[in-house]
Amino acid sequence: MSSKAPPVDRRRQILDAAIRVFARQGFNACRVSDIAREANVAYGLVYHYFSSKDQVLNELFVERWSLLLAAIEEVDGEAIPPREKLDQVAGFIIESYRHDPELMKVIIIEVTRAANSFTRTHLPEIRQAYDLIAKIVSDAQQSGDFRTDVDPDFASMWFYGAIEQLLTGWVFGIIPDGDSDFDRARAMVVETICGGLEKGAANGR
Amino acid sequence: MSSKAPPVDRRRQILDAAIRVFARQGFNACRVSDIAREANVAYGLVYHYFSSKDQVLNELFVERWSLLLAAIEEVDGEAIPPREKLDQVAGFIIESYRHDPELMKVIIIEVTRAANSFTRTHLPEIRQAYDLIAKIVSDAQQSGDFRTDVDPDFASMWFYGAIEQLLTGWVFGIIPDGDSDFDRARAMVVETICGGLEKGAANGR
Amino acid sequence: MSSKAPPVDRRRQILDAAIRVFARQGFNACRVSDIAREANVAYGLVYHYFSSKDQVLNELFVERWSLLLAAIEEVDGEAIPPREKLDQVAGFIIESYRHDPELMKVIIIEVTRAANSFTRTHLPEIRQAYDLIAKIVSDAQQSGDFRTDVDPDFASMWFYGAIEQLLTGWVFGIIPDGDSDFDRARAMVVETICGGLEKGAANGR
Amino acid sequence: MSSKAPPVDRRRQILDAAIRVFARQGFNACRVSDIAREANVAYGLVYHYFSSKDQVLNELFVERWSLLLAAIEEVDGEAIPPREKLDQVAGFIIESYRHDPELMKVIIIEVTRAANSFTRTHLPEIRQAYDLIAKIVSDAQQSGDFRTDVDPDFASMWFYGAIEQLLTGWVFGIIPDGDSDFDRARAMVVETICGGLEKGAANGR
DNA sequence: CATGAATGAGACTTCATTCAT
DNA sequence: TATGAATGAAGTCTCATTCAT
Repeated sequence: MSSKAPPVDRRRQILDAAIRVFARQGFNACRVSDIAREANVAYGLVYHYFSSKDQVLNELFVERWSLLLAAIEEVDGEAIPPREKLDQVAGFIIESYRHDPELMKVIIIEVTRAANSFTRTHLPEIRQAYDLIAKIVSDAQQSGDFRTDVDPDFASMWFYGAIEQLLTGWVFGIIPDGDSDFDRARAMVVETICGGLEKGAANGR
Repeated sequence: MSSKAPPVDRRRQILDAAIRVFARQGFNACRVSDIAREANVAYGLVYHYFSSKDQVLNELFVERWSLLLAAIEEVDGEAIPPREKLDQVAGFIIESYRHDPELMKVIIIEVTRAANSFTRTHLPEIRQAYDLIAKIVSDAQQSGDFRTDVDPDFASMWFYGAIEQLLTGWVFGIIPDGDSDFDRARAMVVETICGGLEKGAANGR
Repeated sequence: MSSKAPPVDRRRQILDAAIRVFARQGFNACRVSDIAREANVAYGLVYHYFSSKDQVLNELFVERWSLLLAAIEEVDGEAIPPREKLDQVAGFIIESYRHDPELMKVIIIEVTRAANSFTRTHLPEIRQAYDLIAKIVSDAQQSGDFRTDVDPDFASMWFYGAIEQLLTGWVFGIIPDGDSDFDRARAMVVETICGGLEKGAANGR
Repeated sequence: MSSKAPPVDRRRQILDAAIRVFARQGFNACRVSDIAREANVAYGLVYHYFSSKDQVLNELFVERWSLLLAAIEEVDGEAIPPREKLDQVAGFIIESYRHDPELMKVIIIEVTRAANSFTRTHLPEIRQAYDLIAKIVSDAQQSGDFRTDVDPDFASMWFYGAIEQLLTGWVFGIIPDGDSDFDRARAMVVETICGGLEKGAANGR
């Protein structure tokens, strides 16, 4: 009889607003009041749900990054060739960006590529991603698929770094981001890095 | 009677102090007074030589980045194989870091890897480096040394990105930075990226 | 079938919690939510029973202070020597502290010894206590028990002040508060102040 | 030739303004901007000279309290009867109030009589005053001037407390503060407390 | 009666920049 | 050139109080 208004998840509302505001103005440049206004919410409510402005970004990062880690782990568990695994990882990240570019922009620009307190706080989780990829490379070396004269840790850095570089390029608008560009870029990054890592790769001398 | 003290280049003194302070505390976290104190100079003198705190960092970046651009251009002019050229570029950047890690840390952390107003301001110069490297790749494709199915702009991003990733790793202390590590890393990055770009590279299918 | 829970006096529950919280954290330092939590009561319920945070303290003060005033008045009505009267007054206050140190701490620290809006609000009632004691002194002077060269108002201030000083010392833990200490202190304060007020007291000349 | 403006001690200027503002509005109720305005000084200058609002009050307290401690020590060193010593101590405090009532109001209301973080911070110095007075009493007991059945620590509390009570009375305007009142009060407090402490005092039984 | 989410004014502190000497 | 005191705008966070359910 009495109709109940659909329960509004204010917390989510604020997080989503924060994504937009962080993406638009940058974490440092924006004020907490900007987030509140974007969320159509009173100033103090942000502090009702989050202990600080920092905490809002932390929440966004952890929420998203854990998905990435889970995805890499799942991919690694599949019985597919290493190049396929890395292709899937690249695909997951690129699709994440395609699906929610603002959130990924925030994650990369404000946390993983930055060198601030957030970066330091989340270094363990960030390294975990590197380590998971390094394991894929390492396994591929053991199985004879990849050459063994490139340290897996370095290989991982370059693979993940190349993808991050891609996203950064899209974020800054210095490379085209049409629908086909995403797929082409994904193919190229796998081709290039795996090409350099696989056994048959031309050797420097 | 009156002995003249050797003329002190205050400007240089402040710039050098700024490098140390920026590297230690980060651009945002440090105060102008920190720079003045580190330079053993009065607070206001910083503003006598520089119009703003931003200007100090700009100065540092431009000064260093122009050297990098010049170096790449020079390398490109030499009559050596493309892999050799890229090896020289990697060498120049890595040696720059080896020689003055604090300055390179500041350049990378506060400008090229960041996504702030500095990054935007200097985007043209940053892209210029990408473009120069892309040209090396493009030429290598024309000459038949490199495969043609990878866009030179992307190849450039990955090559430069891989080196930047290396430096970041050293800055954050997540990869070893002994003397031999620099040379090994240089060899590996060239091997991997060029390996993936050269004609003989294993193809995904 | 439906058993009725014993009726809980929420108002009392909140007041008692407030005593503990005020005593522990201080009136200014504590938040209304601290009181609610201590009382195991919802945040908003505090405002259902009290119009403001201030009002809670007012309630506590008035409740207790009226007992003190009544006690002094009663003592004054008895047919006993003035020293006896003052001893009873001292006894009442000290026993109040012994019985409920937290409440007395709050009354003294946050109201009578403070100099805030509460103090000003309750100045009339506070002065009433002084006046009642002054009346005892005054009567003792009329009856010839006490010397007449000390103003009863001042005498009152010193007598009450000495006791308050005692409680403060206990609150701050700078004087011992064993069971015997309470009685000894009571004896001494009466001895000293009455000693100085009674006729036979040594004179400055 | 060039006339130099008289050097203004901004620090002092701010401290003096703070005295007036603290006395008028209370430490908690006043804002830093009130101090700045009262001192005719920019907001930020307060923070140029003091690390926080708290620090301003600390400074005022320490500055004044050290004078009190020095005065009591000096008095104690003189070869005069104990009653004389206590009279001098009372005199010093009362004259301090007569000379600068606002400062003394602040010291007493916001620090010594309060029960806040300041009180706790300065408890050692506050107790030092008690201890010095207790020593005077103790010596008087040893020399046979004062009765020995009152603990010197308690006697000290009552003596100092009585004076503080006086100042509080003046601050709140509940006792008259004409010129003659100061001297009369001083005589009475010494008369009463010493009267109660001296050998000849009437005994309770 | 009871709940706790929502509100928003207010205060402290920071620090880049200016300016008088 | 050189100094460092002076300025004041800006932003985070707190928390008493209100209110819809």
